[in-house]
Amino acid sequence: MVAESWSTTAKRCDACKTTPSTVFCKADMAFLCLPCDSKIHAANKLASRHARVWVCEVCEHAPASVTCKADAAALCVTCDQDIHSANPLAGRHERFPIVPFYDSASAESRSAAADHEHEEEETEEEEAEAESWLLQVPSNNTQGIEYKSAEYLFSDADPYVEMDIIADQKPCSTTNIVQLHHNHQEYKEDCVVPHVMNKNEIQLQGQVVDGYPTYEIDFSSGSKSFMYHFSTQSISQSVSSSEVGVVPDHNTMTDVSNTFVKNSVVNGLPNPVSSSDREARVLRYREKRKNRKFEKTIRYASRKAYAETRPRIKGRFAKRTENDVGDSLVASDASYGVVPSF
DNA sequence: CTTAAGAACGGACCCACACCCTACC
DNA sequence: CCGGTAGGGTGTGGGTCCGTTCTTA
Repeated sequence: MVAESWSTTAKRCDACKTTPSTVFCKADMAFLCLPCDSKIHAANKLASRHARVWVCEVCEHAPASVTCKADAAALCVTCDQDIHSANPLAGRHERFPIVPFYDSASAESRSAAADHEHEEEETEEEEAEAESWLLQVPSNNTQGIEYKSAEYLFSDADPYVEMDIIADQKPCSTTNIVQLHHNHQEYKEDCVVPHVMNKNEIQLQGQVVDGYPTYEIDFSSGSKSFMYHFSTQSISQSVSSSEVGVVPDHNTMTDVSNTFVKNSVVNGLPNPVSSSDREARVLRYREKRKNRKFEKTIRYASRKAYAETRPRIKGRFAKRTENDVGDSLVASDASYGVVPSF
């Protein structure tokens, strides 16, 4: 059931309307396939400066916000939360914020990109330019609006931006307010958060730690809170409640994450995501992961070196014998001063 | 078409110990 | 505030176990 919707549910390119989209252009607020992206963003210098990000490889309906190194996957906030909250182990996957690219997507891309490129005929430069200008005008379609909040939340404008999203329990049409605090400036925009927020308070804070931009998303719901912390160097996850190490339940984290981006605004109406949707997302993710190369991240090369030289019994580490101890000293000397390999 | 048995697959777990990180003096 | 020390926690890889999925009869 889920597998059937695998490719057919991928979001169509906003330009050609036929090919599944693979990139999202923030400036145009448009989902594009690789050929259209190449055409449109190579049309003129202005268009070539549009920052683009990959579309989430799981739901294929939202801009990716993080890259999971362990899974080699670009994921949107919603899928990231769903997948990496599935179990404590997944929660420890190292993830990095998506870095927008400005070159042609096909140049950036994964191997599959080339195939699509060959299929596409080169078109007139004027036509592409016209298409580009058309897309620069924010369309009235729901997608454009739908991800407007996501663009704010993950704006690459300034790592020092602090954003507080405060929502009460009233419907979107009343008093939900987004406040952006930046250098004493304050921006307010109505109706960004749908009413399904249910008194959750979301904070996105950016700061620089050790030279790396660092972001924190704080999902607080009543007595429970979920702190999501990541930087461009590394990522850590902490759950500041009694549920440490326990899969967050659907009502707390998943609802918040779904609300966070995907359901930000859909025609001004909430779009609640059921547990079946969450399950489907995870299944789709696992299916795609099968086709990827699993790359294990080694944080400490020295530990790896020791592990490889360590005696084993049926795959398990065993106590060293006296001879092994001697070898260990040699190995220790050899690896002296090894710097952790991040 | 349905069912059951076997095969294949994948993820979790275990082990020892050097190193990292924090608290303390 | 800085340096040294102690102690607990973490990460590392290969084999094995076991549950799930797939294949075949």
